[in-house]
Amino acid sequence: MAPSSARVLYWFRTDLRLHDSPALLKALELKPAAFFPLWCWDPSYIYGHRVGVNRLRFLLESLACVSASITALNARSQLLVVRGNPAELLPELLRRWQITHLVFEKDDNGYARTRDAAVREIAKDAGVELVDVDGHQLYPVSEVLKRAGGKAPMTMQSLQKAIAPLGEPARPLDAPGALPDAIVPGAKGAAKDRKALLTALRDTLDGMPHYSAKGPPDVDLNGPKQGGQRVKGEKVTVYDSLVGPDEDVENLFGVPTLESMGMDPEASGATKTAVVPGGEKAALKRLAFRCKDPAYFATFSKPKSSPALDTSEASTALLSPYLKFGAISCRRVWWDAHDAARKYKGKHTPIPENFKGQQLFNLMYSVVESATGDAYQHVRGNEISRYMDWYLPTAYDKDGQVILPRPRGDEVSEERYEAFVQGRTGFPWIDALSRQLRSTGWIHHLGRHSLACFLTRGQCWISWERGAEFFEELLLDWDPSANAGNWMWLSCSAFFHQYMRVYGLATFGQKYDKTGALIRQYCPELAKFDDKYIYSPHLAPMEAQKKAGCIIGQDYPAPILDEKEEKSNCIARCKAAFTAKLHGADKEVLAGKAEARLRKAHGIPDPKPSTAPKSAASKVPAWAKAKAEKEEPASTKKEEEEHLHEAAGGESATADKQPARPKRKAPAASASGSKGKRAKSEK
DNA sequence: TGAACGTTGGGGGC
DNA sequence: GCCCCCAACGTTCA
Repeated sequence: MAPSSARVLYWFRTDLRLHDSPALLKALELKPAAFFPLWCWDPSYIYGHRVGVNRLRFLLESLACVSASITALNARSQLLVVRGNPAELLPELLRRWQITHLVFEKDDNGYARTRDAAVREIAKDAGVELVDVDGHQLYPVSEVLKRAGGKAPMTMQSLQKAIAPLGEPARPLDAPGALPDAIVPGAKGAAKDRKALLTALRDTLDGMPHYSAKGPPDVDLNGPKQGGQRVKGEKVTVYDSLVGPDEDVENLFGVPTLESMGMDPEASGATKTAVVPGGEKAALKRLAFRCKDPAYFATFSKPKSSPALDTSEASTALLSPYLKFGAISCRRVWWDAHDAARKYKGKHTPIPENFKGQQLFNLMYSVVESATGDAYQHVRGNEISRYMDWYLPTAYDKDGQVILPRPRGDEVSEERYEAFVQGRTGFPWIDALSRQLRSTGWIHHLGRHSLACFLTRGQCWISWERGAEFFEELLLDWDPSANAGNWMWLSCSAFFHQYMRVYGLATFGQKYDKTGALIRQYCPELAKFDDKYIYSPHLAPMEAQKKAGCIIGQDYPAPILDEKEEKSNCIARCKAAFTAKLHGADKEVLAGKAEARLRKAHGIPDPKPSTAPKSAASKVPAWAKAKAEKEEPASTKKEEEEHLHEAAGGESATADKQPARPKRKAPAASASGSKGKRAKSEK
C-alpha cells in the first residue's frame, strides 16, 4: 500500500485514546505520507473556563498516556503539544506543515460547537480538507436528533424510541497497529529519531508569535484564576514559548506540568496525587477489573449503588472521567460490559437503572444540549428550563451579556453558597460530599443529587446555575451537557417535576451507611461522634459533644438553616413557580420581569441585596459568624422560635400562606425540639 | 379526558 | 426488602 500525498493533521480533543477511534482510523485510511498528532494547549480553556486542579491533572495524565502510546507505535513520533489558541495556531500550522487534511472527532456540545465552527472556516480558507467523524457518543448526536424529529428527547423513553431504528451501537474498533511519521516540509524522508524530528519541527515554527509574547492576552495568565484555583501567585511558564521549554530537546512539544501552570494541588484542596489517574491505560484497566465479575454489570442498579463510599472504593465503575475525555470509548464500555454481563445467569437489571441506562442518559443530555444551544447553560433564554425565582441567578447587562464576575446577591444566599462550596453548612452529609468533591474530583451520582437538591429546590433556593458552576470547576467528569442537564433535573427545572420528593440531609446518607464513614473521613472534626449523632451532630447533647471533642458552633458549624422549615418553604415556592408556568425563553423572562411578577403574585418578599463588599464578606464566611454568635449569650429555644415567628408575620401580609426569607440565624440546636411542634401545626 | 408512568424521597407497616 | 401512602408535577397514550 503506497502512501498517498496526504499530509494529515490529526487534532486530539476529547478523544484521548488510540482504541476504537473512528476519527483516527479515518485519518489513517487516507494513507498519509505525513501524520501529525496534535494537541492545542489552549489558555482560554485553562484560565478562562472553570477548571480545577484535579481535572487539569487528569487531562495532563491522559495526554501523557496518548503521547507514550503514539511513541510506542512509532518511535519517531509523539503527541505534538503546542501552546496556544487553536483559532490562532491552526492557520499557521496548516500552512507551515503543508497540511492537506485536518481530521478530528466531532464534538457537538458546549464551547466546542463554537470553536469548531470557526475551525471549519479556517480549514476552508487554507484550502485544507476538513474531516470530522462521529465517535464520542454511542450514536451520532445529529442522527439521534433527526430521528427524534428534531425535538429534544426529554425522557429516556423518547430517546429509546429515537435510537430504536439505529440498532445496537457499533462494536468497538481496534487501535491502529502503526502510525506514519511526521515529515517536516522539504525533508527527504523521516527524521532519524524523535529528537531530530522535534528540533526540525520547532524550526518550522520560527518567528511564530507565542502566546505571552503577543502583548496583552485575552486572559490574564498570572491573575487570580476563576474559582480560586491559582495559588501562591506563581508565574505561569507554560506559555513562554509555543513548543514548551527548549533547554531540553526531549521536552519540546511536551505535555506541560501543573507547576508550569502555577498550580499546586494541595493548596487548592485537592489530594497530592490523583485518586483517579488519567489515561487510556488506566481506563482500560478499570473497565477490565469490573468485567472480571459478570454479576457487576448484570446486576448494576444505579439507585442501589451507595453514594456513601470514598472515591477510591466507588460502588460505580467510575469510568465517567475517562468517557468525558475520550480516554475510553463509550462503545468499548457498552460492549465489554454487555459481554461480561452475558455470563451471569441470574436476573439482569433492566434499562434505565442498569449500566447501559447510564450511558443512554449521557447520550440523551448530549442530544438535548445540542438541540438547545448555548442557552442550555443558563436559565435565561433556555427553552427547556422552567423559570423559578431562584436566589443568586446569573446576572445580565443591558445587552443581555452575562456579567462576570457575578454581582453579589442577597447576603443570606451568598453566605449559604459560600458555606456550601466550602463544605461548612453544618450538615455533615452535605459537607462531606462537598469536601470529597474538592479533594478527589469525584462523588457518586446520588451524592450529586443530595448536593443539588439541597442547594436548589430542597433548602437554599439558590439557582442551579451556581451549583453547575461549582461542579464545573471541581468534577473530573464535567461535561457541558450532562452537568447542566443534571442540575436542571434535580432542581425540577427540566426532565423531572416531582418537587415533593426532597432528599433528607441526614436520612438519605444514613440509608446507605449508618456509621457515617464518609463523614468521618472528610469531616475529621466529627470523627469521634457515635453513629447515633454522626449525621446530625447538632442534636447531640453537650455532654456527647464534649466527649467527641467537637463543640458544634465552635469546632464544626451549626446548621446554616432549618432543614424542615426551608423544605416546606421551597415546596411552596416550587408550587408557585409551577403555577406560573414560565420558561427561560419566555418574553417575560427575557425582559427581566418574571422574578418580580412571580414573587409579587405569590406574596414572597424580595430578598435584601447584600451590602457587604465581596472581599470583606468572603473574609467572614457564615460558619465564622456562627462561631461568633455562639460566643454571644445564647438565646433559648423558645425565644428563637418566637423570633422566627415574628419575622415571618412581619415581612409580608401573606406570610402565613407563603414563605418569607428566613432570618439568617439558624436554629442551631432546636431541630429536634421544633420538629414535633411544627409537624403538628402544619396539619 | 383520565389513567399510567416517570432511573434514584420519606415514612410507616409488614 | 417490599408495599403503600403522602401530595402532586408533566408527558404520553388509549
